[in-house]
Amino acid sequence: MRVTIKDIAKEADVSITTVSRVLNNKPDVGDDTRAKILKIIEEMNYNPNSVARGLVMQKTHTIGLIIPDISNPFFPQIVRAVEDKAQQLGYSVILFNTDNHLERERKAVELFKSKQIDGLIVSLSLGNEEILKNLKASNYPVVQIDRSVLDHIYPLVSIDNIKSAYQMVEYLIKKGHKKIAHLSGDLNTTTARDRLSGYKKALKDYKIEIKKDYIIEGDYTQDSAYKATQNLLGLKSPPTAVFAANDLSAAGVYKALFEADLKIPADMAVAGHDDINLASLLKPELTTMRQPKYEMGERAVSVLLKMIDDEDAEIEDQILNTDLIIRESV
Amino acid sequence: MRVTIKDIAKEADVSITTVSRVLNNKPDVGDDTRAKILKIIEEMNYNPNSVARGLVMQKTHTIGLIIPDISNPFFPQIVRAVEDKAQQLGYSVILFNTDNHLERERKAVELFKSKQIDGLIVSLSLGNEEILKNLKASNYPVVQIDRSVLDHIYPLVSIDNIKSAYQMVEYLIKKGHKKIAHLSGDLNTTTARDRLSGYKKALKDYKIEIKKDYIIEGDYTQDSAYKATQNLLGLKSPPTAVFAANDLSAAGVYKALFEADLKIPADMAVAGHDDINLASLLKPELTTMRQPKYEMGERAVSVLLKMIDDEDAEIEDQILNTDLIIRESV
DNA sequence: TTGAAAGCGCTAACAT
DNA sequence: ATGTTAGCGCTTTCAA
Repeated sequence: MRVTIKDIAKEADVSITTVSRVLNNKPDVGDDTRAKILKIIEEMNYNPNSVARGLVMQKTHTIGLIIPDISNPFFPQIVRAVEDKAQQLGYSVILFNTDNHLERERKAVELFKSKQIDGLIVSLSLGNEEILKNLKASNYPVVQIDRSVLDHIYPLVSIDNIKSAYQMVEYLIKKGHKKIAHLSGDLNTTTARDRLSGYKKALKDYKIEIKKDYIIEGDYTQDSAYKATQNLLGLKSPPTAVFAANDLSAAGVYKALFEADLKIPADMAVAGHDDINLASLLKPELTTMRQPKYEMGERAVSVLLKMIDDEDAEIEDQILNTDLIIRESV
Repeated sequence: MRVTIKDIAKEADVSITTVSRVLNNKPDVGDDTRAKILKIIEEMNYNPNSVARGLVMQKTHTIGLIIPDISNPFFPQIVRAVEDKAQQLGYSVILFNTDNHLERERKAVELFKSKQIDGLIVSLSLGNEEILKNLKASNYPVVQIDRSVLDHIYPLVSIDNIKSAYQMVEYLIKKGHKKIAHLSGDLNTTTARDRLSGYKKALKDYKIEIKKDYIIEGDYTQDSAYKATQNLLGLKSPPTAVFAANDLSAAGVYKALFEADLKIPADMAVAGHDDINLASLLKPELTTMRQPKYEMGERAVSVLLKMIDDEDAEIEDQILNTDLIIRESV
C-alpha cells in the first residue's frame, strides 16, 4: 500500500490538516513541527496523491491536446512545444490523435471532459463546430491551434495562410513563372482553403488567368501529390511551377518529377509550405514558407493557461508570421 | 456546476447506488429503473467524473510515456502506436520529453507516481538504473522501449541492435567495401553501444582490421554526423563506406559529402539505421535497416497492460526483427 | 431490486 | 499554532 497523508500524520503525531499545510506551504505551522513533518515525508518517501487533490480542488493540472496525427511531421514540434511549456508551468498533457475523424474528435472531447482536464488545445476538422459550441456553453477553456473551425468563440493560434500562400505565389511569379499549379491540402481544413485563396488572389493581382486544370485538390499527403503531379504532367500545357500546399506534398511532387526525368527547378519549379525538417534535406533543397511551429505550441499553452486562470479573460487570436525560405527548388 | 451522480439520482428519484449500478452495467437493477436512469443521464448530458472514480478504484486508466524527444523523427510513429493501442484499450497516455536528461527523467517518474498513473512506458538513459529499481520495489508496472537500462527487472520491447548493425556492415562488406567507418550514436544508450558492437563483430568475422580512426562517437544528430564526416574526409586514407548509427546521422553524412562534391555511392557509400520516413525521400534514397516502430509501440502497450492486469505475470523481452532495406546509397 | 453508510486521499472552513 | 469536521464524486459492502 502506498503511503498517504494519514501515515505521515500518525508518524508525526499531528493531524492530517497540519501535514496538508506543510504540503502546500501554508503559514501557521510551527517551525519545529514543519521540520519534523518534512523529515518524515522525506524518510517515508511520501508522494501526495494528485487524484485525491484533484477531486477536492476541481483541478487536475492536466491539459488535453487533440491533433490529427503525431506522425505527420508537421506536428511533433508543436507537440514538443506544448509539452515543454506545459511542463514548465506545472501541467501535464494527454495526447489524442484523431486522423481528422469527426467521431474520434468527439470521443476525445468526451474523454477529456470525463477526465476533468483543465483545458484543451485542439486542431479539429471543419464540421465539428457543434462540439466547440457545447464546450463553450459549459465555459470550458479551449484554444484552437493551426486551424480554426469556429471563429470568435475560442481563440486561434495560427498563421495567416492566405497571406503566406500569396507571398509564395508572388515569389514564383517574380521568378518569371506564369503557369503555376497548386496542389491543395485537404479542403475540409481552413488552412487548405486559405492557402488556395492566397494562391488565387496572387494570380488575380498579377493578372494571370486561374486555370482549373492547374488546381488539384489533395489531402496534404505525399501520395496524393505524387499522383496529382502525374496528372499535371499529362496536360497539353503543363505548368512550369507548382506550389504544394505543404512540404510533404512537395516531396511527392519531387518523386513524380524525378521519375519523369525532369529537373528541379530547371524543368519545373516546386515550392512547399511549412518548412518541416525534411525541407532542407531534400535534393534540391526545398523553397518553402516557414511556420513558427514551436512558437505556436508555446503560445497555445500560454493562452490556454490564461483562460484557465481567469475565466473571462478576453483573448485575441494569435496570428504569427511566416517566412519565405529561399533554397534551391524554385 | 457540472452534473454529478447525485443530480441524476435525485432526478430519477433513486439512490446514487442505483445510478452507479447502471453506470457500471451491473445486474440487479429493474429494467424500468435502468431505462429511466439511462434516459435522464442522456437528457442531462451526464458524464461520470473519472477523477472521483479513480480515487476509489485506485485506477486512472492512464499510462505515462517517457521518451527523449518527440521531435526526433524516430519517435512519432512509436508514440502514435502507443496512443492508438492505448486508446483502443481504454487508456489515455501522458507524454513526457526528457532529452535524455537524468534529472528530467526522475522528475517525470515522480510526477507520474503522484498522478497515480497505472503504468509506464519508458525510454531512459543509462545511469538511471536506480529509478527503475525503486519503481520495481513498489511493484510499479513498467516496460522499457527501444533501449534497456536494466535487464531482467522490467521487460524490454526492442530489436537486436547488435545483429541489425552486423547485418548492415556485412552487406557493406559483401558490396566490396573494406574501409568502413562507423558514426556511432550517443554511447550513453544501449542501442548505440550495441550497434557499435555489431559493427566491430562483422569486421572481425570478415577479418577486417578495426581502425580507431574509422569510429567516431556521435550523438544520433545530423549535425554531429556532418562534422564527423568532415573528419573522415580529412584522413590520409578515408573510408569508402560509412555506416551511420541512425538515418538522421546519415542525412548529416549526405550533407558533408555533397559539400565536398562527392557522389553517393560512387565515391562513398552510406548506410543508415531505422528507416524513418526521411530515408526514402533523400537523394539518393538511403539504404538502411528498418525498425518496426509502430509494432514496437503496440507491443509495449500490450505488455504493459498485461502487467497491469496481472501483477505477477512474468513477461519476457520482445525482440523484434529488423529488415535490410536496399535502396540507392550503397 | 434497492438503499444507507463508509471510505478512497485530500483541502478548507471553522473551531480552539 | 493546531485539530475537528465536512465534503469533493464516486464504488462497494452490507442490510433490507
